[in-house]
Amino acid sequence: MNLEDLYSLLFDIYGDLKWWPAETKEEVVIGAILTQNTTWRNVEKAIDNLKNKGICSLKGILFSEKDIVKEAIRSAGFYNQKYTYLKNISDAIVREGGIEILKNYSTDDLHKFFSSIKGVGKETEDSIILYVFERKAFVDDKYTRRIFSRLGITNTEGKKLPDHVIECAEREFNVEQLKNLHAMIVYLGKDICKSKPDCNRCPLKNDCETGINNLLK
DNA sequence: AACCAGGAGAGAG
DNA sequence: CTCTCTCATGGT
Repeated sequence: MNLEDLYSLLFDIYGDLKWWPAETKEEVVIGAILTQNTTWRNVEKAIDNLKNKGICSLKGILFSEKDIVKEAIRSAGFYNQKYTYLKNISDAIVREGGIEILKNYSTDDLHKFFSSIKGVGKETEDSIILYVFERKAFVDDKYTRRIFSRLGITNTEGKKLPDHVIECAEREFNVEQLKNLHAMIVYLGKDICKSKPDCNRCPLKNDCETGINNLLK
């Protein structure tokens, strides 16, 4: 089995999940910050609060009272930090001319731009580049590491994936596949791969235990 | 009632 | 460069 086989295996289970769930690109940016180490359920409440106040946008974040925004995003946890992070990224994007202007940037320049913002780490950066700007990026999150490790693809649970794995994925898949791959991995992670493996409930069943060899060669 | 969630940054070694 | 700690709410 290789990466493509893993993709079709997951696709048979989940299909096209149509990620990232959001009404606008700015909402994706906001959600990407809010979901840091937080369940999407709690992020949804925060985004609904922002929408109800009519401030679920970069300028909405920038030009609203601090306490109003903090109260709205409280359910997503770490709200003091995340408020600062949201202001940082909103300010940076708006000052650059907005998302439409950034679409003209090369993928490398987008990486440089976002990685320089305090509050935007590797995963958030890649998520935004993939889902907002629709450029190739492999999102290496906790679920990916756990599942790849459990499948025998890597033995790096808790650590970031090796560069050659990420390069392989970005070479073999197009943007739409990379979008759905990350979505499916998150779904699989939510379904079964919590703290302990439960291969009876896992949709991958035996493929998980037997491991995947010669994945990258 | 401990444990963890679609992380990131600061600080220490 | 790689650990470790902190940030904080809400569901199981």
